[in-house]
Amino acid sequence: MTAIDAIKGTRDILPEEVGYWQWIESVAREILNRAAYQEIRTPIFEQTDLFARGIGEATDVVGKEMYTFIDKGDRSVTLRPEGTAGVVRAYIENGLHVKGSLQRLWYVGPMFRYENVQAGRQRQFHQLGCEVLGSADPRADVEVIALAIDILTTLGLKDLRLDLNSVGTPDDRQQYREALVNYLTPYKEDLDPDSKIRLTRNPMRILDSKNPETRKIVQDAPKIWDHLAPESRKRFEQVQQQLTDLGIGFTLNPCLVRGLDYYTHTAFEIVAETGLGAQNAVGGGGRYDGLVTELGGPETPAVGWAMGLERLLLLLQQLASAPAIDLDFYVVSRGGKAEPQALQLAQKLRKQGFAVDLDLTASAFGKQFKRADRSGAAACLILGDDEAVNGTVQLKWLGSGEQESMPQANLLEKAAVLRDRIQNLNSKR
RNA sequence: GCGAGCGUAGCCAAGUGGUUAAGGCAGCGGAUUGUGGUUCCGCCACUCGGGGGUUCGAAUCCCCUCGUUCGCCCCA
Repeated sequence: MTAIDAIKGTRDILPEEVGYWQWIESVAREILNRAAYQEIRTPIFEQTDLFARGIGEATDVVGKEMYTFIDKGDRSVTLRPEGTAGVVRAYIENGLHVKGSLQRLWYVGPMFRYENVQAGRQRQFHQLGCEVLGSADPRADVEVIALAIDILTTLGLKDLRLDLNSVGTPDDRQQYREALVNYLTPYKEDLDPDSKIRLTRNPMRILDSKNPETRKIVQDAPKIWDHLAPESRKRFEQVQQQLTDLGIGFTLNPCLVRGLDYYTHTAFEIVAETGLGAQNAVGGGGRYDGLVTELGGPETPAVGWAMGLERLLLLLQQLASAPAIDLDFYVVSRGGKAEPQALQLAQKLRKQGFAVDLDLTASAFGKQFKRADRSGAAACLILGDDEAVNGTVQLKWLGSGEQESMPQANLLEKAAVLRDRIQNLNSKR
């Protein structure tokens, strides 16, 4: 039989790595819960139309990156390429807008895009995201950004840059688009091929081109800031002021254009200065006041972001080793009477909150000790048939080699003392 | 979708046309049948991602294919 491999662009998260994931999730959960955000879990696949409408037919995500298939009921379904559309669908469908004037939500889970794989990019990847639905207040934009920064700094990440821009209202953009096209048209022949096409399709995308020639031209292009209506401009200034008041540094980046159609006003991206490859954005988001109506809901201003967890992980792995659970006891046993007792003892200790590994091999004691040693446990519990008959157990501290015999019942009664001693040992490590 | 590099054991690898495919780590067994960390010994690839071809002979050369890595596009 030939072995079957995981699908291209997917990978296993193995036990040695899973500690990072649990760490990221627990930090995010705590910070978001503390800010009164509630977790929401939506389906991993949805009607294809949801994404086509929500994200925009013209975008690459919809146009060429969706995992779409026809199910047995002849429905076109798509594995979600991002989280916001599903959250907004759930918000409308479940009438969350009438349950409270404002919803603060967060989510974490796998997303799917049919793309070619490279550093920090897979076909199944994971995003953590949060959304505030029902507030147009600039403070919502700032709150959301501040929480993203909190999560990242709590995880110990440094050298991150917050890029900030405003893409205004659809009207603002309309005006700006004209100005931009007017500026770029004379340079048409000097633009890279992709940007040439964008000139008619989606001129703002030319702003974030990586092509050096194009960048040079773009440098002197008109800035959207000069085409924002007074209201939009005021809003943008408020966001900047409030970020500053919170001590959050940012870089104004007039070329930051989000890929998805529904964004309005605030757009931001959190970029890793070092440590990632070409795909260096760890998170991005912004305001999307138009999306809820686009998906058939009532007019609802909203703002949110998403972070790519694989990218976060790449950065974390360069900084720190994965947090692991310290093992308290390794139980060694041999003999017909002792082996079942060892299992019982292990279970009793686990119920008292100890982390206990039970050696299942029944091999020579010497071998079991070798494994006990490697397990990193603070202490080893030894049960042979002598102990089994007497109802005793040997407790051996693996660091010092100190060993004592005691009735099994005593061991359980001394739980508090043992816990202190183990904690003491672990803190010295 | 496009471009380039790379696929030898669970991991890291040597080998670049000629008899049995180095070595290290990990694992397993033994020296040590109830006491670990050291040491020593043994075992662990009929086969080099897969398929086809060239050749007396292929891990090694050629073609295709799959995977992987990095990049383009785009995005988290």
